[in-house]
Amino acid sequence: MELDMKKDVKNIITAALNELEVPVSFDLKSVVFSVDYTKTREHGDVATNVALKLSKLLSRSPQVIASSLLGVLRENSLFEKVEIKGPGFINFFLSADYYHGVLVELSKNNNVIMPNIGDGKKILLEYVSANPTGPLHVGHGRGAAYGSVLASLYIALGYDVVSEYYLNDAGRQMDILAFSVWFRYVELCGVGVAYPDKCYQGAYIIDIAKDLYAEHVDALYAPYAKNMPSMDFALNDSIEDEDQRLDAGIATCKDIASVEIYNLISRHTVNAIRGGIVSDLAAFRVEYDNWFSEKSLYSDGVIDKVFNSLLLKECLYVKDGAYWFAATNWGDEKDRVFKRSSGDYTYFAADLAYHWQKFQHGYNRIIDVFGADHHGYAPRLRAGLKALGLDTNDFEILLLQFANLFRSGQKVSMSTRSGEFVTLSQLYNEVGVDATRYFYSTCKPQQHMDFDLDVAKKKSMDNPVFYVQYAYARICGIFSKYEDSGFSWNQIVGLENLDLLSTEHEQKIMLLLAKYEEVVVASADSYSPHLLTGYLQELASCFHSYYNSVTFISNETNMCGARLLLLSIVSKVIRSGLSLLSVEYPEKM
RNA sequence: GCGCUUGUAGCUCAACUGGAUAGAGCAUCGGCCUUCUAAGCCGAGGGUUGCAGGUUCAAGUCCUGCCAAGCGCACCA
Repeated sequence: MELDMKKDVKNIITAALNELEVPVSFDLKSVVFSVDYTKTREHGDVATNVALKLSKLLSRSPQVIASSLLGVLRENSLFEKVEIKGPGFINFFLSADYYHGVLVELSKNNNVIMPNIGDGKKILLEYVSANPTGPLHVGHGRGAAYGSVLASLYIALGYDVVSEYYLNDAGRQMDILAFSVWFRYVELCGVGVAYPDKCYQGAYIIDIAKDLYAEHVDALYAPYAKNMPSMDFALNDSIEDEDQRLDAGIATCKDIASVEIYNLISRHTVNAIRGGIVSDLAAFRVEYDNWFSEKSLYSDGVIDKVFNSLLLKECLYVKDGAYWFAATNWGDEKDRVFKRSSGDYTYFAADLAYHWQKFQHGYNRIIDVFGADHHGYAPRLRAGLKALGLDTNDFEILLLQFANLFRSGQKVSMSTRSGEFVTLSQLYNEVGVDATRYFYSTCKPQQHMDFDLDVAKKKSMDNPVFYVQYAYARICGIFSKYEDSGFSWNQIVGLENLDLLSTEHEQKIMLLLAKYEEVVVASADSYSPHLLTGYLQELASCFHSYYNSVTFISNETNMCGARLLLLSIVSKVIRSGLSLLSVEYPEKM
């Protein structure tokens, strides 16, 4: 069964609208109105604005319209009370039977069973996809947490989800990376060098070079050592432009050391960094189904295929010796180079080919999670896909704003090239995986967020994950205490005494439990995991208040049974929510 | 200069996508452990939702114009 209180009420209202006297030409089905949860219990459990929306259309006052609906609505046994309040809202108080039905439903299984909305529809979800030029840093962590939670949500709702990481293992950055490692390696072989500014500065480059040295000693240097007494060529002052100087250095390196050795170093480097990324993500509870190599797009001829296809469709033109894609014809603001005058494809070409390839596998929805720094890239990608004749309606590009890291009130830089960054693994090793994941998830994706390391490390209530986990642990504690007292927990007594649940806390908890499935669905539909964290905090808060207001374990068998049943469901829902976030739910804290 | 995102309590963030009295946590102040976990509870203070207009029964939310922050505007990736 799908628990959706708002939908239930909305259906009843829609049926009730037939009671209104309206002109024949008037189409009641076209009326847009909402059913919302109220902010205070005074306004009932849910309220609708239908009378307000109809007011102008029927030129009748909202009060009059609401009054004419009231009779039918009150007849429905779902409601204990229906009232008109304020400017014309209709407020609904749901009956105890409704809530008891929710509890019965949720008590049926050991875990919360989500409605099967996806029904096996296939989703391809790509996220993080950071360049393999260094370890993941704190900026990537947000994408990792966000994407992996989205994946969990969709899986829980019955979708067939494939998670994918696009590995940019081709192009100039890879050359610079290999060159950097080669430099450090030669350094280990005893050649004094001045390390180029434009090379990757991080200490991890030295570590990779050390691995190489441990494996090969100086075998990757000795063959050409006598031809190259100094590394100064790479700092050749006669070339003014830094990038040109770097490219000249790389070319010289390939020339002197041989392409074979260069490729060996390059392969080793990418493997080492990818391995680090994989294990960092795994420890952060992020797993992928696919690691898609950009290089494979070249070797498999996918880019050539897309190039030819665009050529055939006359979407490309030649200017200054390069092939340009006429992106402006498809909604982008500029035309884009597809194939350089040098004959090399651009990054865009590879990425378009990558996405074209995604569309060949029959996914019902294709989702990309982009960092906000790539937002300008979305229009050209869409343009390219449209030009290729693909339907982009089910292609979603989600933008995730940056997370700024603060330490001691100072913003911490996050440039991979400079080597000055806090890695994701450092972060979760300091703060904890649970707290890090949860903290990322509390913020809506388009919000620029500040992540204060000092605050997070305190493991205080600044990070509400403990608050939610504590609620769970407390409930577990109650049950173990109950068992220790010689009782044996059985939900039948509770199910027979649901009428005894009547306090304000109990009422509010039942309402929250009834909302849970809707919250999960809304989190997935609107790509907003923060709705789930917000919900869990509210539920935990309500439980903690409840906990302080009554004693659960008592000799009043019936009351005790009813309350423990309620708690068992609360803990079931918290466990479900935390596991969707891939956050642990310890039974003791 | 143009585009995207954001601006809400001292700080970090919500506000169910236009609803009724804008909510949490942290920080500050005052209470609550002889009883199931005090990582908790109860209470207090704290707001012209960046500014100015507009749209309507109703605006933090929508439209316009300013102001401020982040990001983007390559034959880089």
